[in-house]
Amino acid sequence: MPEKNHKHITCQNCVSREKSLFDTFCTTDVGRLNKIKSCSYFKKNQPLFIEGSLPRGVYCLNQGKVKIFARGEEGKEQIIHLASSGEIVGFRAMFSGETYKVSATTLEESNICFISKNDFLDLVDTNPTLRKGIMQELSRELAERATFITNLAQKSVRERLASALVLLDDIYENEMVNLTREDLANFIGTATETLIRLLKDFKEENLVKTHARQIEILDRERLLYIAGA
Amino acid sequence: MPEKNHKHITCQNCVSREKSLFDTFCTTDVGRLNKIKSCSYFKKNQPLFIEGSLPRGVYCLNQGKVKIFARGEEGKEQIIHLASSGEIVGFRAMFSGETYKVSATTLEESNICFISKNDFLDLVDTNPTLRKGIMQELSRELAERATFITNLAQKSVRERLASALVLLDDIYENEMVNLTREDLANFIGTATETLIRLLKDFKEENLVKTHARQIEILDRERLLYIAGA
DNA sequence: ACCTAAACATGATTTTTATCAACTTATATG
DNA sequence: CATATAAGTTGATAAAAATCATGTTTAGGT
Repeated sequence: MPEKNHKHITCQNCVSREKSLFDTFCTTDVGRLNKIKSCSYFKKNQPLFIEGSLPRGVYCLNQGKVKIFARGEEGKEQIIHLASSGEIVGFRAMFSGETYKVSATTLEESNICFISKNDFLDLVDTNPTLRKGIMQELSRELAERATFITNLAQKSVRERLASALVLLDDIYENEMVNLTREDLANFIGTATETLIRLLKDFKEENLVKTHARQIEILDRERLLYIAGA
Repeated sequence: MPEKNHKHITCQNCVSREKSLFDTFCTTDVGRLNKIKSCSYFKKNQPLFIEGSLPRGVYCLNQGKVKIFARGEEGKEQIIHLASSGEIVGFRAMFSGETYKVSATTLEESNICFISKNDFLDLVDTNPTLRKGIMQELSRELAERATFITNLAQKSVRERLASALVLLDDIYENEMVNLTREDLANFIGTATETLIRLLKDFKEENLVKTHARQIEILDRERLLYIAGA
């Protein structure tokens, strides 16, 4: 959690960078990165970009979480991905020259750095390792989405919820899962009421415990088992 | 449809190449491509590669159609993508160094060229335009899959079927749609019986007409409307 | 600390979709 | 061209999940 707004981040000693696609940068490239990036503080539920708009650059998550979502015909959100510290968000639209096909909004207070489109594309053009990292990342995500599609098509809501909770347990590391019931429902692709009822079942089965909005994962192993079945 | 097995294709005058990622190749690169590629004839339902195996190269579809699918826990196929002439299949796993996360199988008799991993990666390394094309294509597919996920999560089977039929109408161009009911069900994410019943409804509404296995699209406009709702 | 809007929860009911079983029709191969 | 086998079809039924209505709790702004 940021101490104050607009905290300044130095790429040279940014722990998030070490988990990111910029992890292999040499000293000069890190310096270059540090000069072209700008830091901003985002409060909770603040949009980074919106479906339909033109990309201006990429966002590097120093601290915080972001949901990536699309909207269906009736405006209902479908969460496609949850991004956390170290992830670079919004670079997919950078290569197509088209508008964003998804939106990104913070889920909590966040410190996020911005790199303009031109600066980022320069970086990619001159750094073959970064380029390879990006291609690898794009491919990895494509595979990840194939699994997402398969789960959505073939698993029950109960199985999908168990699977999502395990994933959220990873994303939230030591903290408790802190998503609204609606976001969670929009992630696993179900109605909010259905999600609440299943969460209640999970509570009764001692798989999770809720502290108001927060969800504590009690039995990760069994959740994994339920997800797998 | 190929006249005979193992038809030889010359990249220089390959119409499929002109629709592919290789469309911007200069004369020397096309010559180079022609030398490194090998042509093969694939019969119907022949696998190109299987989930879990290591990628050996990429497949360039000269003539024919291929389904890309993942398998769920119980082995049920989920079709992720349908590829047709001009598409290059299998290059996503090429960058990750990992095994295939999906499988690819022909849906009809096909002429397909193969380019080995090393040759393909050389090509990508030395041709910046191809590289950009690939990054663009990866990003485009990522956006496409976000829509796939949203439709699966939010639309009814009826809506998804209508949507799929329009897409298939594009893929099959002048021909009739020729997929098994099971494949179609595995594409829209439903049970075969449910699909058959809905297809019957569509027949009664004069939206489609079936000739045994083949599906003729009669009212594309209304299908689009149903898909949208 | 209060207050209001948003988020959460639960019950009743309907709709959608899956499953199981049995039967028919097509298609590919000897 | 026969025929076995795979694909397609139908009906009955069950299960899963959505929807609607309504009440309760919680969190964020002043």
